[in-house]
Amino acid sequence: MLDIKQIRENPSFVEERLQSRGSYDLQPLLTLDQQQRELEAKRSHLQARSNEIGKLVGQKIKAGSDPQSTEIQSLRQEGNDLKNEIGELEPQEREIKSQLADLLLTLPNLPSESTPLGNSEEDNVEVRRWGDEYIPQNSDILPHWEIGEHLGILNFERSVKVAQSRFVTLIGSGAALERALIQFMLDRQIAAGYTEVLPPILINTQSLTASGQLPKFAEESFKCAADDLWLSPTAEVPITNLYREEILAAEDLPINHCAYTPCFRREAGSYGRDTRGLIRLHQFNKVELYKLVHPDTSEHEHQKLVANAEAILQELQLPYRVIELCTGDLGFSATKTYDLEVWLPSANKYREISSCSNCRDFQARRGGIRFKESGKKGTQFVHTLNGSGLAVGRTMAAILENYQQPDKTVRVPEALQPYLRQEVLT
RNA sequence: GGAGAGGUGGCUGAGUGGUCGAAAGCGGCGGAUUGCUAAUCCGUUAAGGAUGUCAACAUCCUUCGAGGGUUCAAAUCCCUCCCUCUCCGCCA
Repeated sequence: MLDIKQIRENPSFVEERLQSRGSYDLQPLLTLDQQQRELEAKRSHLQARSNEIGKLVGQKIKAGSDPQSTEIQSLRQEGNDLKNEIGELEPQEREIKSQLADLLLTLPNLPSESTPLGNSEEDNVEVRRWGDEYIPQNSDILPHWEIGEHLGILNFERSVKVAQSRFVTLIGSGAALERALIQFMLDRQIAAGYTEVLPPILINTQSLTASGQLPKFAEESFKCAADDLWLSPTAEVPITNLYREEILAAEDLPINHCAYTPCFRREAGSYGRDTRGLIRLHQFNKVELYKLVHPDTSEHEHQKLVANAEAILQELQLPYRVIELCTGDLGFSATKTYDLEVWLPSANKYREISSCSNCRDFQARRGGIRFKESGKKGTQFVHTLNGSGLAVGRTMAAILENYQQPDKTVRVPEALQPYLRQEVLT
């Protein structure tokens, strides 16, 4: 959520930054804000007098005045009149406030000053590459779903019976490989200073609103109809909300968490895309990195988080590149985002495997996550950062392709061998 | 699902109609003191919003789970809802 004060005081700046992501008109919001403050001034003035009367009556009665005296009676009358007046203003004010809040919740975050301008993913900027991608000759590399099915470790067809399309069942070494990847990623990130959490993955509406998935993107998440609960689309949601409405001590920052969780996405509107394989499923596993930091350090912590995610790809020896998203391609809550894209030889393409964002105070403001510096007055909002470290299914896809051998076996990356106790998948 | 208890400031926890934004303790901050490694004493310390020639500040409003009601006046009384805890039942 953006700061209404910032919008009020600097509307042209905010609008200009928002225009870089799409089309936004702040005027309705400014009008409502103006009305709201006028109403509030009026109401609180009446309220002050009403409070005064309340005290006065109490004092007089305590001092021995007759409650039935005309003096007291007329004060009571005035109190009643004020109550009626206030009673008329209150609903108006409440209505405007809720309209204001609704509008504010639909505005995305402002892109950072350093985010490249652009309209779509075409305008994203490549920052760096790592590793040597293998350019396939004569389509000799099988796509990961084919090699996976050949090895008997992935099954899509039967998963349709159990659930729907876009689900997978991992079998034998496939299941073991998934677990090995999760354990490997967690071990590395814990060593890098992140504290593991294993949060609930059924999430209430308030939590999804705080992290920015709601109200705008309701159709992206699965909802449990009988309850106010949704299936978590990413661990970013529960982790953010672990600290909702809290005032943290500045000394406790930064808070670094990693989490393995299953993630659930409806993938509405992507019906034709990535229909095969592990790339776009309704349910997938992810190890998430998450930081709550002091605003002064968020830029630096963002770079560290990206490096922590990259370290996994490097240790797995998977070629990748780092892309900085342009303003038009930025997610709703993000102010600056780096995507890590892993090389998928069968597709002859890089595919997103991690997305690392700095949300600054956007989520913190929605969720009321503040911190206090001891000795200083007041509180500030923390900055929140998140990134995948990594998407596990896509990592498996990358391994099945990049480590594929001509005899249709797949080598196990060295870093995983201690976890799998297997050198080759056959 | 049945029965009961409860939701108060950073934390613990008092407070059943008026000067209560709220005792006390802990913690934090500032200071004093003491040679015994930390203790003692004093002071101070909620958040959000509006307004003011808003930086330090001042004034006002809101907030004791949420919403409504009674009253001149509600943390306190009434109603509805939500949540937490304990016991029983069921169950991984």
